[in-house]
Amino acid sequence: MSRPDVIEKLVSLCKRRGFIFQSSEIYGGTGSVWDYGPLGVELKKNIKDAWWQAMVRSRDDIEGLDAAILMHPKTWEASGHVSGFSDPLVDCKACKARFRADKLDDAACPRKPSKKPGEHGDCQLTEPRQFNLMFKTFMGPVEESASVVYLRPETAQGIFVNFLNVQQARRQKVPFGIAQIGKAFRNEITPGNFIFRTREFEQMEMQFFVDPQAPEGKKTDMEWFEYWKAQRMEWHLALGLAPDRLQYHQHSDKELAHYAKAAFDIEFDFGGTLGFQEIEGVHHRSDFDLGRHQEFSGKRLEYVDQVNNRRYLPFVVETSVGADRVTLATLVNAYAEETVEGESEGRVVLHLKPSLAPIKAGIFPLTKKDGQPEMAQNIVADLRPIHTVDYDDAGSIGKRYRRQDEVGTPFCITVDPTSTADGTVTVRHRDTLAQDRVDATQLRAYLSDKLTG
RNA sequence: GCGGGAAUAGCUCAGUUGGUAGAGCACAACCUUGCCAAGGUUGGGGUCGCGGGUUCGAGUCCCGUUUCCCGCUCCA
Repeated sequence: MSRPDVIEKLVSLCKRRGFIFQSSEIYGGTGSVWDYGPLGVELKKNIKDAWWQAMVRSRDDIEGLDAAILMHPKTWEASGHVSGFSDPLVDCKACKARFRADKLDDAACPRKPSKKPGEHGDCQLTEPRQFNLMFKTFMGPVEESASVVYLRPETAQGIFVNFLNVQQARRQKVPFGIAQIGKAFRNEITPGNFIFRTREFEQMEMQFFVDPQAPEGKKTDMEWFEYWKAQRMEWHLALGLAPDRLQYHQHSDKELAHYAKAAFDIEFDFGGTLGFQEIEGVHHRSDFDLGRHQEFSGKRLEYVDQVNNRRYLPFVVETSVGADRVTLATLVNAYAEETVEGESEGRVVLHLKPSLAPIKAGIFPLTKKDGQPEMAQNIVADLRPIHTVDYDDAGSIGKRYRRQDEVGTPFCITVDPTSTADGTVTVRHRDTLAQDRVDATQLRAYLSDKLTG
């Protein structure tokens, strides 16, 4: 049983209400790149902040980092991306099929499954063509091959090359981790599905460095792997993603990347034809990356354990989550079309976790008379420094509630005739439509209380 | 990159056999109402994705191109 496909509706809602626009739209749009509008940037920022809080600020064993997008070109030779990140592909013009040139023997012709590509008379295989998935550019004003650089296809390498810098500067002891949030770029052959697969995207990655031969009583590398696997699932649940929309997917040996010793994906059910798709990877990268950088740079990258007088290359357990994918997941997860009791018209509502909502409270005067707008504006001025709020006095009160529902605003504060008399206002809840009566002077505390957790 | 489909207002779409564009919703102002998308008046907004061609005349026919969607291929 698959869930309904709401992505198309979200694309429309996101544009209309200022979450996400297609990049360079006035020029006809540019392929698979998207811009976050006023509400989208708030939502995504709240997600990134939740990650940073959970991964960096609330722990003493993980350090933050913000490495540059442009790195020394040798980085990508060492990482394996220059050789391993490009695939020679051939097309068969008769079969309308595409194959990896190095895997032709495993492939089957779609017209005659018993035959391999090119084995029956009228096959028209093209010459193999090289697809390199890294964006290439030039460092310096003159285009010389010596100054070719790449836009990073993953943020992880910025962490590996800074491993010793961070460890020494912060006097960290293994096991410890380094985390960063940043853009990465890949020339995907087939991007698509809105912000799910794009050529420019944002990753939230953490590399956790562990002792490959943990002493008695300490977690082993595989135990750390299991630990992070569980931790990361907890994080997605804490964002409010529905438990039955989340699952693990274990990589088979065939799916394992060139560096990986073990790998699990956390998948989210996007509904429709997309179904379950990866939003995060938890990978055991062994000492592949540090070893390669040590080899290619000629610099020793070993960790020195001064207590036990050992030196070794740590193993790495990586958690890598797509900020854009999680943003899309929270939108898909939150989207609902509901009927309202006693109303013929239903409503569209985003049941976002309040702490993620772009706008925390809509603030309305019930009417434009009797000092209500003025009192509402005073409340806006009071709350604005600590919460994102939105003042609205246009149209009917019901319409203003619906507008806020559609962008996931958890609370609406309304100033009515009682308010101007006794100083209390109503707080209407997005999900239940219930209302509380609250003293206007208590709103800061009221909202802060509701927004934590 | 291949095959198929699509592109008209912010959104969803209509536009007869070619005769220089409409609707609903949304948006803005005002009136009315006052706790869940009520009603009224007025208004803003489109060189019909872009570029050529055919024609007296192209949203409409032809070619190219870009973008999007569906499949195939790829995906750390």
